[in-house]
Amino acid sequence: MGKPYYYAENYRAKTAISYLVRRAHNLIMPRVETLFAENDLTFTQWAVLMYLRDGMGESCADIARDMHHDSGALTRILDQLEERGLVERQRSGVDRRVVKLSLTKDGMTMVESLIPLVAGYLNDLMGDFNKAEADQLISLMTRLVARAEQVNEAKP
Amino acid sequence: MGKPYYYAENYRAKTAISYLVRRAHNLIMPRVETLFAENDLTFTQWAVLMYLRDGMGESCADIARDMHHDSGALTRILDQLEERGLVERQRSGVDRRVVKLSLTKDGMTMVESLIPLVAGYLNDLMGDFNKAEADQLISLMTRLVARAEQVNEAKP
DNA sequence: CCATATTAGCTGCCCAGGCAGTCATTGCTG
DNA sequence: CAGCAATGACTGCCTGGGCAGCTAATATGG
Repeated sequence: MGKPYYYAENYRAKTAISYLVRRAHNLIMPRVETLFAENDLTFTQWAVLMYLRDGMGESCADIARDMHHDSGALTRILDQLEERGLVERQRSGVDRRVVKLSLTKDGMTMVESLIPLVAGYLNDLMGDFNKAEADQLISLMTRLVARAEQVNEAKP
Repeated sequence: MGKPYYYAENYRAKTAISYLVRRAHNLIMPRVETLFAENDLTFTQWAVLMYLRDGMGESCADIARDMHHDSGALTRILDQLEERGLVERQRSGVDRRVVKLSLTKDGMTMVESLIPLVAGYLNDLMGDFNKAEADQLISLMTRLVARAEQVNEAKP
């Protein structure tokens, strides 16, 4: 477990990792969403499309688990994406509870056309870091996320 | 500006800083909120109380600016906090548009009684890092936030 | 000194997301 | 194989936050 990092006696909001994560989230997310605004895509919608593109899963439950997203909200997101012809739903033959998801051709071209925009913004965001620092940040954040998952599962 | 860090050709969601930040946010925030659940406090409400406790400002506009929070939403948050007797509102004498905010005694005891809980959870969260790594993460995230502010202001 | 712009705070409206509950299907157990 | 638990997808309901617009007070410029 190691020694504690934060102490109640001198606790200040600005050095709390929760504060920084929230702050970064609230600064970055709206910005990323504006990149998709022209195509009327939410970040979550985008994330779902990327998830399917990278073949990380094909069922609604997969996405809900991996993205830690509410399954109810996901249903409505998929409704929108399906209505716009970006994804397809199809009942699985082996397990008829499951709905198999796949990108349509339109969905694929949509998501791929947006990747350069996202990459451009993120590069801008990382502009103050050299390669080593950027790698460190990604690595530390990845470990933080993994740790947060453990902690959450440990005390449900 | 340096060399780009992300390239469209091999772009993957899981190494995108936006993805990691969002993921961390969605994992950590609900958890922190449960710490306050017993006292019916939202994280945002908690953040406002902390802001006032640390004397980082005293007007509604200060908070909205510093926290990058919608002023409309803030009004409603202050309504709730005032109704529960945790903060006080008072028209400023020098500029009668301004409402001066202050913690009540109840608000102060409330916020201070919760600090150990938050610190405890955050220590748990940082449990995989040694001191140097934790410092690095805080430092890099602080710089990322600062950079994100610059980027946002540059292209409004 | 008057007209205009700006600022502080507040309000109505809308939407994404969280939560609980439902239905259908499948897995498990005695 | 009968009965019960678990799972996948979906729905209604509610809340917090974003946005645009409003009013009152102050600052600015001719």
